[in-house]
Amino acid sequence: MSVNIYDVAKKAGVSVVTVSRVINNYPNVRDSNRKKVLEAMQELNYKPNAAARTLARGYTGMIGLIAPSIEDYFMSRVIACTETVLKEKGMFLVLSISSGTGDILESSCTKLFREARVDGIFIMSPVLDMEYILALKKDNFPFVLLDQHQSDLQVPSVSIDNYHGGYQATAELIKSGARRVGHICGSDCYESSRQRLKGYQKALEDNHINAEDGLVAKGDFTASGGCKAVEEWIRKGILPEAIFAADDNTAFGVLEAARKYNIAVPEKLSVIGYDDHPFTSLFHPGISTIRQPAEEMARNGVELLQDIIKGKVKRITKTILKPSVVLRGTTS
Amino acid sequence: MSVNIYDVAKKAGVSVVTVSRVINNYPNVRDSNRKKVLEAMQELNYKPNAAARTLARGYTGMIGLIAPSIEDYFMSRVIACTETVLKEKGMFLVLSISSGTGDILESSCTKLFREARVDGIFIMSPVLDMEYILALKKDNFPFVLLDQHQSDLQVPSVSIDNYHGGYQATAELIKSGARRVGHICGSDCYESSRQRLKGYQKALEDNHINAEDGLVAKGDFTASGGCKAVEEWIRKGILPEAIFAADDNTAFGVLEAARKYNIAVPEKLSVIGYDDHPFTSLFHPGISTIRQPAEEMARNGVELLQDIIKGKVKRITKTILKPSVVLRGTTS
DNA sequence: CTGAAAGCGCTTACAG
DNA sequence: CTGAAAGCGCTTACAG
Repeated sequence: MSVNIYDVAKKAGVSVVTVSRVINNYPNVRDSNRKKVLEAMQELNYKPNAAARTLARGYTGMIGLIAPSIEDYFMSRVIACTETVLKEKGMFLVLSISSGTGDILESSCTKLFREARVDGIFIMSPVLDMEYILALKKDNFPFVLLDQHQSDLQVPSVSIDNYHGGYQATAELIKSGARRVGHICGSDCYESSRQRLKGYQKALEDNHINAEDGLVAKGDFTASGGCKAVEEWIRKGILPEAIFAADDNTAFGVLEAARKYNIAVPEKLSVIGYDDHPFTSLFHPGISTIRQPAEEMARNGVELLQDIIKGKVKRITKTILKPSVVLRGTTS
Repeated sequence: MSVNIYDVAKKAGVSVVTVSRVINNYPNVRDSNRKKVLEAMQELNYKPNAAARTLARGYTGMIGLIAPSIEDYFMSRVIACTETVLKEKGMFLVLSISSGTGDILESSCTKLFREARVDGIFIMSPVLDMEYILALKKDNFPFVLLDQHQSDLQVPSVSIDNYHGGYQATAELIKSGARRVGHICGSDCYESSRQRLKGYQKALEDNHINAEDGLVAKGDFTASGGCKAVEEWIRKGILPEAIFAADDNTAFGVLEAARKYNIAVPEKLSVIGYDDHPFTSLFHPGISTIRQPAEEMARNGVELLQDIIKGKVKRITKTILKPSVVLRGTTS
């Protein structure tokens, strides 16, 4: 194969132990020897073999991340941030894309951690199968749930308060005068979708608005989903005065439908989305939305996972970050 | 640590060699022994350790992919497809996000391949530094350029014909009657941007249209870039009759600007984008665009890289796939 | 069909 | 400050 630690040792005239010490930056090496080793490494273009180190040390320096998709704006931001933070710490990201359905999630995770390919994993894919999480926990394998949490299970997670976000979004619509406020949900396999819906409902309740039949529509985090929901409302003659869309894609669909049917926004229809997608600020009118602290979630997640890996976690933590409202033109 | 091959061997009453044979599905194992081993593995919940296998076999089963961003629709599609194909083959994807600037690209690659963390890498980040590629080549490390190629260097690549795409997009605008056709470029660090521009220029030429001063605007693959370019043209009073936007984000910005300034599309302004982003079909009018075969590129790329890794590549191949035109409402 | 032995390339006590 | 030895968990000829 290529050059190994013995080649370096020979060239430098020291033992491999000394070379190893230099590689790992240990202080207890005579300066002259360190210099010789460094030179030998340089000349031979030597790099320590990761597999050998992994085998000897017991950890890989790689972290797995299981996400349902990377084509979603928010997901990709979180993944990109996670990668950045890991890179800062000299670690690598192994990406596995997998829906959250039991089997698929499990097979992804399994190979990743059972074969000890990574030191820990982030799970962004919706966990539908509690047993699986329990198995991970039982096996004592380091993991952190990202963008979701389990309120009934003692598992570590970092997520963003979707209940609060849904509440704020809805409250904003109500504040601008709407009483008939609709909600187009996200895919309901996600906890975030369910929480946003709950926040919406609570905001109505707190403002003494009775939930009107039919004003909660199914959606799927796509523009076409948002568009269809609006057309359905129009067809039924129950289009609300304001719509809280589960994400910006959905909001985008709502606005396109509004254009198609010549419904003035925000005069006749207020809209608020979720995610603060770059498009939202460019649209006319600009789309009001809820911004999620993706970077913060990623950074917190990495810190937490690292602590768990190092075994220095006193007790399970569930961090829940706050989203913020970004007001633009679609809410008057 | 956890259970290893010796534990299994002991439990099954055979040697580790036999266990190894069973793990690797070799045929030369007595059925009764295979059964015993399988049972022991099951009971002990044994999984072979990836680092040990890597060290012994000399390959990792992991592939690196270096991309400039995962927040771009096309890039994320390619990455997702690559991951899918790799997973089908039992391999893992190590993702590194890095701009293509020499140093950063190099440090990403270096760690990934020098430390033998992966068996090969895909490079999607624009290669600006030829020397680096040459070094990779010299070191005989398996790699494939994705979504770019080097015409003057003998390096393997799989890309999509951006020259052709740019040509087709422009020809389509001309066919619909426009003579004054503008182009808003993509970020010029990408070869794709440069090729699309060239295709645009060639299409003008073939249709005997003189390139008018100022009708090629800088862009950056963002909606706001597209919007700004249009506003600039309007301010100068030279808004073209048709615009080839370097991607759908840019086209989106163009259309928003058109709305803002009340310019009828496609009556007064035809627009064509690039990528076939999901939004394009929803927009009113639907955005005409160029669709790129991302899946095919990913699949071809993986096949090629695998062949290179296995050493069964006779000679360097540069595959160039064809994009296709998707006509919707923004080109009359 | 089966197994003893060597080897993959490091790190980690341990002794000096 | 330095190094001999053992060990991390597999696979691969080789011999039987």
